[in-house]
Amino acid sequence: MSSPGWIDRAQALLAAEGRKRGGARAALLELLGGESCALTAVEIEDALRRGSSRPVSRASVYRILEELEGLGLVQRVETGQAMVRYERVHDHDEHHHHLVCDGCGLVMPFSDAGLEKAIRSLSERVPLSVSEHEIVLHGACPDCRDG
Amino acid sequence: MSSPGWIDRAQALLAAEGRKRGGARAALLELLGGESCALTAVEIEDALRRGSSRPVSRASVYRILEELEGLGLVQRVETGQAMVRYERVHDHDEHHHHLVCDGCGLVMPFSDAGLEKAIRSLSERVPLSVSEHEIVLHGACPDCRDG
DNA sequence: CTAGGTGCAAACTGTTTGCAACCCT
DNA sequence: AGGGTTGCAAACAGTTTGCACCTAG
Repeated sequence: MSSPGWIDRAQALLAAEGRKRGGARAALLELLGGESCALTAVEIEDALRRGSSRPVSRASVYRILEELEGLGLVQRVETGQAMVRYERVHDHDEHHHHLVCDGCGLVMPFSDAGLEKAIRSLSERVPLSVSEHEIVLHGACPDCRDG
Repeated sequence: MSSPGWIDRAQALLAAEGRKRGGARAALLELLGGESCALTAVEIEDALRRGSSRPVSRASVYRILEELEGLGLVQRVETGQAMVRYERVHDHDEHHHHLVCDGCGLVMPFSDAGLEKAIRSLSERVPLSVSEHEIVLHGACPDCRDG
């Protein structure tokens, strides 16, 4: 589920904003573009340090994520695990939400048409101009339930 | 939307667990039982310090909330506002989710039968034994949209 | 009397910020 | 050359913990 389109769009948006290119940000874009689910800042830092990309300091990871969030390229995901997770904003056809195993901390994506429909419908009846929604289901994954 | 029933149930559960009574916990139970929506630890501490109840130290607020969460009497609510919020676990008929205004931070409850139905349905088709779900809709409240 | 409950202050942890060096443009 | 970009280390804020004292049973 890699998304070169997202990387291109991100770079175009950044250029349009008059931002210069930087190695740290490029590395982050490459990582997030190739990752379909949510990562924490530490996971991102580790992945860059160990992977083929260049290392990026933690401060830059946070700064860049904040910047990308402001541009609507990245969104936060609150999984109730003490640290915030981040993932790229997906195209409509791969929009998803998250399942969190409270036992082992595993996070996995899911999507459901009925759920989206219900949300779209209720968004119009609520005293808030809804811009985003985030659904997190908590429970136990097969491993944690049995073991 | 006060809930003396919840307070009674909480005290019964605590007694069954062999816990002694304590002034700090009693004050927290009274506050949470009379509050229908989610508060932060600081808001709880302030409310107790200013209100008619006795003051409770922040450490105790956190300890007691953690204890009540473990007993299924209180649940965390992640609103993406940097601090966790807590509220009592509601009876089925007042089960609700949250709307968060990203402009002013206002948090308000809502409930929707269609949404609950969609969640119940998808919970059975997902690789996770779902125990809880939490929905947070982000957007702009009337004041922040106009002003 | 004994074990759980509470307050205080110090410790922790994830995140943010100040500042000097760096590198696109 | 000039201003955005980055790394380092220090600063922060919310939360947790160690420990001594207090209190219910």
